Amino acid sequence: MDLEKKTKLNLKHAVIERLMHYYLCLTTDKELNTSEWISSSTIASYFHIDDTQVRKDLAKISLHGTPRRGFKTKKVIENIRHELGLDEVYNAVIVGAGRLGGAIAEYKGFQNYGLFLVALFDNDKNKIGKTVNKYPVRSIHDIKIIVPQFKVQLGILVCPERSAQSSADLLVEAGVKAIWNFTPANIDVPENVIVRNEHISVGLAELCFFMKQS
Amino acid sequence: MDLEKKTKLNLKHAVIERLMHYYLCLTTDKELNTSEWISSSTIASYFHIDDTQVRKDLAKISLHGTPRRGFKTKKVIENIRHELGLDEVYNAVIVGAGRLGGAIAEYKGFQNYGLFLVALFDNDKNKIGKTVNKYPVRSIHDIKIIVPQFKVQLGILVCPERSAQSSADLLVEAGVKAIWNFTPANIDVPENVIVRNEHISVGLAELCFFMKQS
DNA sequence: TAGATTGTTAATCGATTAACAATC
DNA sequence: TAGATTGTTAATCGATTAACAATC
Repeated sequence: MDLEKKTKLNLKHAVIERLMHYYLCLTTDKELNTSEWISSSTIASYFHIDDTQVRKDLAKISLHGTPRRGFKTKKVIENIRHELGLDEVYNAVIVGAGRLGGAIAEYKGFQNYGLFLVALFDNDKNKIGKTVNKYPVRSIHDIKIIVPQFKVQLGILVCPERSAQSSADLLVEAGVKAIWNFTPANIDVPENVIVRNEHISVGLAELCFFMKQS
Repeated sequence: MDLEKKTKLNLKHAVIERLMHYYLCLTTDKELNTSEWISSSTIASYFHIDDTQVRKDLAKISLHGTPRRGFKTKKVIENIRHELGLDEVYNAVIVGAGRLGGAIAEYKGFQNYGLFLVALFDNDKNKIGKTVNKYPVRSIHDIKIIVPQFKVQLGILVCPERSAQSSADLLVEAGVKAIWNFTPANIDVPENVIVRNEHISVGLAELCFFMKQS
């Protein structure tokens, strides 16, 4: 008897990214989200892609349209939200209470995606005990207490590059499932933990290249 | 007589990104950059990709190796640096002197890529006239003065979402070639201006999805 | 009904990988 | 010389696009 009916969705990086873009335009563009129905070609033209692409992406998360009408806008929004896990609640911590850590702590969009910040960690004694945007700053030694206690699943790394690996190790030991790495360091983690890198230099390289060409 | 010998390189997004990763690992990993020669398979294993991929990428920027040796490490670093335009000097400005603007102004890596920050702009009278990390904060009305004066090519957008488009318009009118957009807004620019978006929510969506799966 | 839009199958395109002769 | 590594051509794979019957 197989009680586990859920078949694990396996969406590729590019598909997740496109779905997220559809979601963003449907939730923010007033013209789009006030109409009951939305056609794949309307979404497609928004991003200059093929309409078949959009239908296939939506089909992957079991969204089916109606000939001559298109897709129910609300349902599309809800389904993407659900399938991408944007409606699930996770706790997160930030390692590094510098400017970037502060900027991220300030970001109000997180709550939209069910992400709750529990604390920031730092090893600067002048910062420990203070708050950043109402969130407490604690010693990095408290990672092993706070993470299990609050069932923190996501660690956001905004510490200096040199301490990126050791901070990641602390987070992993304490039990996080995912690490969002804003440092330029390449960090190693066990394969059951996922890492998303936001190397600022990759974006910079692309801009430099295009400025040089033009 | 065609004096313009330069053939414009047309590297795809993915190639630029890989080249930048090669560059980063060669310049930061001590084991790699202390040896005179580097083989494509050594680089490839670093990123778990095929060695042919690496050779093809390098061939695109006219890097050719030597059988049984590999590629000259120094030459690879220099060529990538040059072809991606990392050795050219550009001036940049930041629009938005909030926490994120401050964090970016603080980022020391820019100088490595020939990027010089000229000023930050804000419309908050309490910030105008002050400095952030030694860079002056000026009124957004000064964009049209500063950008042409310093031949600023890159505008970094870290203002609130609601003013993203109007700030971008000011930058474009003043003559920037490229915009690095850290706001969630989708901005419209003339086609000769390039935009690179760093929507934080795209990364977040991917993390949410994976946390949901695991 | 007529026709706009879907869903699906087939065709195309491009990117990645495999195979292997060339070569230092 | 022998053999490790390149550069190139061919094969594979996957993603995108085109074509079109199904349908509300």
